[in-house]
Amino acid sequence: MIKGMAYWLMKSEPDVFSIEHLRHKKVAGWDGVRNYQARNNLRAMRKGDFAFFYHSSTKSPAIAGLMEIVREAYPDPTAKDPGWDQVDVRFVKAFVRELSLHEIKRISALQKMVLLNNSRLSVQPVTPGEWKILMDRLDPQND
DNA sequence: GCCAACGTTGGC
DNA sequence: GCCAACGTTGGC
Repeated sequence: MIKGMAYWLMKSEPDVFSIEHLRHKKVAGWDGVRNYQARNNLRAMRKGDFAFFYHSSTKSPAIAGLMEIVREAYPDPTAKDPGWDQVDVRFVKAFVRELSLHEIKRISALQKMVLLNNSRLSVQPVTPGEWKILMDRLDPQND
């Protein structure tokens, strides 16, 4: 892990925009965020940071993929009012086996994850320790 | 589809 | 500045 790098988790309903959509687009603007806390997290992202792509509001919500921040916050063109930003993300991979919310809840070292304690926040930080535990499960060959 | 949790709005 | 009403998110 590179020192100073930050890690994130970003939610999207797969019916609207999924990891497979991102695979095909390769790079996409992460638009539509209309929550101040989520927006502030977007603004804290730096080029080169990594983020999990989380599928929300589905039968089995889960971490589905990995992406990289390739452009830092800039105005969201889909926002009617000023003050809302987006970042650009690049597809890195879709995990062969997703890690479901149900499984995450059963990992004792992850009980403090924002995901488990502020379930409505759509853009959230992941600590380096949490990131490693998750990556070890999601991508055991790599890393 | 339901509803708990949370965020926002607006009257006072 | 409080808080009731309302809207949204997201797990189930």
